[in-house]
Amino acid sequence: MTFTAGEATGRKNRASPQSRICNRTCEGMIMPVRPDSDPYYRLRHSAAHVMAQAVLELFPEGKIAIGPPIEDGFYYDFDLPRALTPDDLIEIETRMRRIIAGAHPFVYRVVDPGEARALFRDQPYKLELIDGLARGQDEYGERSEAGTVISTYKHDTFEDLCRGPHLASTDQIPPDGFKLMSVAGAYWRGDSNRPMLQRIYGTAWNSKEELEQYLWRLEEARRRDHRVLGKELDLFSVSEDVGPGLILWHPKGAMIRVIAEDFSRQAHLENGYEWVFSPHIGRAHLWETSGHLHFYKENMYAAMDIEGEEYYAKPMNCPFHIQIYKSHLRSYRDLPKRYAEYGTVYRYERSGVLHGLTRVRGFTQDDAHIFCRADQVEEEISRALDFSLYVLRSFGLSDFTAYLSTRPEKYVGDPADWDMATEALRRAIEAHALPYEVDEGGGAFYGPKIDLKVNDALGREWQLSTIQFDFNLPERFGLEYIAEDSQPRRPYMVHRALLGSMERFFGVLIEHYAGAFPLWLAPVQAVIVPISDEKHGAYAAEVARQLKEAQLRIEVDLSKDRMQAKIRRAQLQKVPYMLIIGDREQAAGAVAVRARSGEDLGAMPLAAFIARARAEIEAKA
RNA sequence: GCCGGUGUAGCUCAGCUGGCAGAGCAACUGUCUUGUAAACAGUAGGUCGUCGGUUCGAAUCCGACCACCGGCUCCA
Repeated sequence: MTFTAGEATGRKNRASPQSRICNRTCEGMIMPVRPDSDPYYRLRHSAAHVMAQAVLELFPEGKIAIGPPIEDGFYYDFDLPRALTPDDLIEIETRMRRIIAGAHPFVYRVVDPGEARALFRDQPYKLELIDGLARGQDEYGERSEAGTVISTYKHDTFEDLCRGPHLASTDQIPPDGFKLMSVAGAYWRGDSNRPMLQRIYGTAWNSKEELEQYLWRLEEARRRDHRVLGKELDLFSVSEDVGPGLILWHPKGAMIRVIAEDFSRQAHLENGYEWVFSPHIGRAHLWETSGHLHFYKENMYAAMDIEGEEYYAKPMNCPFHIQIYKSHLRSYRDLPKRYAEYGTVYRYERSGVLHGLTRVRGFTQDDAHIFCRADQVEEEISRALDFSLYVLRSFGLSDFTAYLSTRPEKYVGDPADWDMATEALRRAIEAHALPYEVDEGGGAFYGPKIDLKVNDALGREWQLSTIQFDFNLPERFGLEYIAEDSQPRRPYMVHRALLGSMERFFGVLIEHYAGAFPLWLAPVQAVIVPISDEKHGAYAAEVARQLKEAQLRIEVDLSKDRMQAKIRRAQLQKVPYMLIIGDREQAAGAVAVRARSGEDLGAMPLAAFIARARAEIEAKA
């Protein structure tokens, strides 16, 4: 029941075995790295040390926390007397270059705990780390395999508690290969009850060229930012008057959604699902029965009073689908039941976490609940996964990783059921030859699950699909079917969402395609460009009529601008085709076709263009 | 929610230490009727996020709030 569909996922927060995930892995700042798996480890770790020295030069009374390498760079956390400014970063960079030029060797030594405490007597965070090390914890306060050797690395005047490894000396850091990127707040040890430190993020590469390439990649990601493209292409907006995290779909964005929903709706019908609808609110009693008012209340909005009765906006759809199941006595012959709905749910998200379309307060899941018998579980899981891959591939997403989450310490249900379900999930993943990771103990208390994440065109990972067992709700709602032996049995229940939420999926699609949607999804498939609005306007209108008749989505640019301006406008709107009409085309009953790629496909009869477009739409290319 | 930053025309952004609010694009009007990514000229457009304060005077300084951006935390 926890479709985290409207939620962000994607980035391992740190080297914890329990992959903690949130969105924007993408920007890639936080992925932890290990010395053995990352060729940049020494460089970035060393850059972090050099930065710490530079910061301490600037703030001799500053306190230092931790400073690991991360994907694409490094950071270091500081406790400083004042907030850092962008100018400070420039100053720190300058000092770093000076330290680098000094060619100071990184010197390793092992110290005993007493020595370490003396060395870092003015550094309370380091003292806490030393205490942790003495108890066999790593720098994040988690259990470590690495024994309790306490060591330091020293270069120039700066000595840091550190297990390394490092470069041989500071001048191995290319002075034009690194850059300090930003300052951000970060809680000491990631604990919101502990002090907020200042974290400086930096990036470091083996050469200026590599750095520039990385910066270009960032620029490219920014260019694809769905929030930017959403505005430029007039796809959606968020209105301050409506409220943050609540999405307004503009006609062009809504067009894409309608196409996606229609496609998916048809596919569901072909795959044995039945469509249902359910309301947006339900009585408090329902949510008490489901347990949401106990375990999910923090994410639910306050109750509304209707004639003295409390109602809640739904954070999930499951209780409603369960009511549909319960509206009849069910026979074993009726199963499986597969109820699907584009269900709009509302979840409270704290203001600081909202992000474009990917983390919102109201969203629509392509939700479904499958009720089945034990002997159907295997088949249903396999079908659900198969279906999910089919749908995602149809949208041009083809690079997947599966995450299997198994039984946590606190759980409900029969361990035998858990084992059976978990194995069914595992077999489904393996049958589809998907790369996968197992998150041992990472399942929800009510059942194991598969999360399917996709890598987009920029290699960024997004969680979309989820397939989850639920051993809790059937129990709470007393779901039954009558088995062959005339006895009531409890059905198995599976939640699943394929695209996740329409909002998030749309955000991912926008970024994946950089706004240049394939023809079948493009809200405007072609713009007709008459060279002269006066001379060719009438023919343009006729062409438009015929294209609309052929079910194509087109616009006519009847502005008084020159053709070049019209083309430019269509290009910027990423319209797949521009159909140029001048004297020659008008005489021949043709259109001159320019593709979004800039390619001039030349003049062709209108019918030829229609045939070409239809084939392309059919292929979802 | 927490730390830091930002908020000026529909969009992108200038506006130095307080002294009559600006540009480009878009829009509108006119001229041009055009051959594959921006014709030319003109017109109009603002409660400078909101509320309060300091000041003779606030876009500018101060405070609170709202929203957004980058992170952190959270996302059973």
